[in-house]
Amino acid sequence: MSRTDTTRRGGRQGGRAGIRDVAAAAGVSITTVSDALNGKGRLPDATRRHVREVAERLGYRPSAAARTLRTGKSGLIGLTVTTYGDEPFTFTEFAYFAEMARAATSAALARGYALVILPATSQHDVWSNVALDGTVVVDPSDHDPVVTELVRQGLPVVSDGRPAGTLPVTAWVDNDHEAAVLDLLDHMAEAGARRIGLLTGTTTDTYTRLSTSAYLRWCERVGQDPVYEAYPAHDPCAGAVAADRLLARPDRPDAVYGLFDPNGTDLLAAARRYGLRVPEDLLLVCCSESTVYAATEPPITTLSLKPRRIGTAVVQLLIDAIEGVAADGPLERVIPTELIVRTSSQRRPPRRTVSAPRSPSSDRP
Amino acid sequence: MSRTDTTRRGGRQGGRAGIRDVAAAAGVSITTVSDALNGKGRLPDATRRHVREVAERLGYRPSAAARTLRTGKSGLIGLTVTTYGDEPFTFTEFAYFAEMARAATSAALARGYALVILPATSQHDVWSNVALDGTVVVDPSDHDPVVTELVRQGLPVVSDGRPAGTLPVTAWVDNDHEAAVLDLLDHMAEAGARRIGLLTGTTTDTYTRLSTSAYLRWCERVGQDPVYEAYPAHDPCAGAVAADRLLARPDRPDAVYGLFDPNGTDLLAAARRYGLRVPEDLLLVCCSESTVYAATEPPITTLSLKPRRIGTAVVQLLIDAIEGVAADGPLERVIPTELIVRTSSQRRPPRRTVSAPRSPSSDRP
DNA sequence: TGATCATGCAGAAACGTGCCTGCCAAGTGG
DNA sequence: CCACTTGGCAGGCACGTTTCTGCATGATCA
Repeated sequence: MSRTDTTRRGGRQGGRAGIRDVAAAAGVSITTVSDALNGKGRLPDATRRHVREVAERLGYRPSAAARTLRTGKSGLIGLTVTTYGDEPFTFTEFAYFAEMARAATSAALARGYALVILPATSQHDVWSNVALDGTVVVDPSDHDPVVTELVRQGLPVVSDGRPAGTLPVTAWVDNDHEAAVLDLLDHMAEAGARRIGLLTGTTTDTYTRLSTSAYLRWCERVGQDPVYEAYPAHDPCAGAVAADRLLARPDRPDAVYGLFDPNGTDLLAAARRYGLRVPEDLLLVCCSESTVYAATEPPITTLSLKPRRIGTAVVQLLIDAIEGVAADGPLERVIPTELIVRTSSQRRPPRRTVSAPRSPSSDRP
Repeated sequence: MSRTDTTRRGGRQGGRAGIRDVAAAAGVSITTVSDALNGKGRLPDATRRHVREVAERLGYRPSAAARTLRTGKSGLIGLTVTTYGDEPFTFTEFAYFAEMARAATSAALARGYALVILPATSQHDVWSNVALDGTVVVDPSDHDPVVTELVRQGLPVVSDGRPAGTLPVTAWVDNDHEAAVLDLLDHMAEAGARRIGLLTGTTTDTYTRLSTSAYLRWCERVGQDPVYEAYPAHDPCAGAVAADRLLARPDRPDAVYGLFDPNGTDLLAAARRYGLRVPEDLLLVCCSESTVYAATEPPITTLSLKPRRIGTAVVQLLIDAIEGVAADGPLERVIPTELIVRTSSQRRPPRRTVSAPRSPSSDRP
């Protein structure tokens, strides 16, 4: 009946049925099939149901590539992670990144998008082989070539971590790292710390930079000499060595804040080697999302950056930008941090609890 | 010169230059541009260079959607994770999954592919909106609807974890969980364990099932009554409760193996509550990829499933299947596990070491 | 009763590539 | 001198959708 010759493919070629096959089987035109399946056009419910039934029977799945080509929307969001070293990107903040990626994936899926993991290296081969609607960039560096390339293509880019310099991102989400560090140092000072040390990184990313400068400013304000060790945070061994070095100094601190996730166990192990009791001789806080610090001996106070809230916020902002939703708020969103106070930062343990040692993660975004 | 009218789009429309614009600017045909950029056809180097230069100048990026539509290859690999509960998929083996995904991403990128994170729920909306060349399925359940749907579409599917029942996967990679558990229990018995307990899960996935049955068989072989507690592994609190319950039993074990990552710290905390010394009163082993167990007090023996090797192997097998490379080996690959023996499973600590407490991860794939 | 309009659907033009076919010129052996 | 190969490139079809346009048909209304 229709002039379109289906004889060429004879129903199906590569094993999959196309929209033409559905149209032929249902006795309608291609347009009607498309409209019926996408809920558009003006069709009576009878036709709509009939077409859907035939499509289901044939196992019809629309070609994502063709749809993307036609509509210009792929439903894919890039998740860019910075690569340290050469081949495998190491997430220094392992638990942080995993939680953040998990929340971002969830939020994207809830709105019909999927996440594609991509490296921050400007490998054109990979980047140009995937059609993206937008990209999430984690902790972009100054003048990131990937970001500038993406915005040049007109793609929205939302970053986790405020962009350094004049990086032209669409929006960003971040914690107030400086306020968090200042607050945390005050907390340790209130608990009796006289000289607070810092375990920091040698990298120049925003998180490390802001946290370190906040520490230095705090030291200046209270009149304490800074006591810190910096190490390449992507090296899993260097952290333990740096922790040991920090406690071996002649001007040994009586309290330490560690910027990275493994610092807590490393500092605890180093303290044991030097016979220091926690928290009696040494107060300990580290920035971590890991739940193991609730069950260590003693439990260690941690600063949570709320990666789940960050991940969802980043994706929401990005999809809003993709779909052209008027951003009903500022394009910068600051997520509050949370200091989870445990025994390691209190000179007098507040209360003996016999409840389950690990608290349920209660920050549902 | 060419009959193709570029006047319609006038160079560029959506901001991006197409292959037509490059052809017009270079004074050649579309075919020549395509051949020059893809290294095909028979073109003199002069033309090839010229076309590439013009393309570079115009900032030309080929449309991934059009290429996918034409070639049928998208360069995208799905990474399917099982979803527990409702919305966010929790990775019980958090570190395991993160490491495995990291290695898989790396291996895929090295061969020009990117990974798309997808949920195991058969949400047709998401799955049909992305063009995949193949899929990695982590720990598929019996008669997984997603897997059967995928193979019905003719897509290669490689699973992490041997498929249960008659699940028709293209290939799979797994550890020999039964051998690992038997080996590990022998190790504890040699260290002096008289009654070994097990902390296991209530889920029916292959890992839990095989490990538990191996434990039961071992108990039968050596004539010990099984002592185990099972809990829903996706609940972060239930593990601590189950660990406590296991050590509160009247037939309290003098050695425990925990199947899941957090079991180590949970068991350690429970042991402290009951005044049990590790390893003098209680031997401890758990399955984990986390490096924190090297720095706990005492360091805890862990069973590593080598997620990095598994992740790379899975991706290699999948891409081989996608590209039609003749599988030069069996389509089942068994990755050996590694028992990292530390203080918690040795009645007599072997040697006092003062080196850095965390060992460098030495399993480069 | 003829003009207007909503309804139900079909035709066909894109979207931007890849690649098959084919034309023209220059060299080449018989 | 001619058939024949070979290099160098252009035309045009196809991939499978979405969607704009438009043609019928019956209903409504002045």
